[in-house]
Amino acid sequence: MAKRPLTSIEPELCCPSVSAAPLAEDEARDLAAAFAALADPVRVRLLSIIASAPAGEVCACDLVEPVGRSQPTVSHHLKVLHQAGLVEREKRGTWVWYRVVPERLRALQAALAAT
Amino acid sequence: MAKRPLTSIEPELCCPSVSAAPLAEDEARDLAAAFAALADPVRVRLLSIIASAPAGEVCACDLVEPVGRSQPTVSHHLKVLHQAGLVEREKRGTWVWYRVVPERLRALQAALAAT
DNA sequence: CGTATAGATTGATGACTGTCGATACAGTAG
DNA sequence: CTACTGTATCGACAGTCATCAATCTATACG
Repeated sequence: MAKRPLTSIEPELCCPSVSAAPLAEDEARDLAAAFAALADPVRVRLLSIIASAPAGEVCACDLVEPVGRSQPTVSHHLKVLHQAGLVEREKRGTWVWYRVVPERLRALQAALAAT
Repeated sequence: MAKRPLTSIEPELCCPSVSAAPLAEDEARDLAAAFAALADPVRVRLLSIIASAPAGEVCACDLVEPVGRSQPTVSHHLKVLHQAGLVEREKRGTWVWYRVVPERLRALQAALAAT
């Protein structure tokens, strides 16, 4: 792995923003993929339910009923959120628990920084 | 139009966040629609080019070549961004100029607020 | 008027996506 | 081991979307 100086020469290295400079093609692709994970109402609600849970995590079994979709559909959406890095899963016994990944949300927030 | 008290009883009335409380179905739908506008690499690049323009606005004629798509395709994507409220258009003579809508970006940023 | 150019719209097409029923795959309980 | 339950995967279907060529509209200029 090549070492990188990480000087202030590249100010937006850590978190690209739409307004700092025109995004490169691959940066735009990555960002679009992340936003695509949020482009479905069911996934937004799932993320919202998980993010607002007092315990910081929610059992998958408690996510089916609130969104009014079948269990396979909810499982599919959770997979999309997970692959986008927005939530992490932990299997404990029979159940699977989901937590949000705050850093990932903050990265997307930073990308939307306006001027 | 019904008058609303706007007391602090409804803390997230102005800008719903995914982590404040589970989002209602229509809130989630609106948010998902906004993010869907950002779910395409071409649109992310277009927004980025417009947002980072020194003059604050960009002629549509200068948006076709950078993203490497046909003129109708670029026009289509600009329409999507416009309908999502992310950019505004102004026709001046033959040309059309696009600007970002910072408040809209900030609203989406707020929605991603983690805890 | 006629011509040229910028931009939007239309129509077609191939690819992707949300949904669900059926099924497979863990774990747990007996 | 068997039965049961929570979760993920599979297969199919319908709806949506990105893309381009062709066309249309509007403005500018002789």
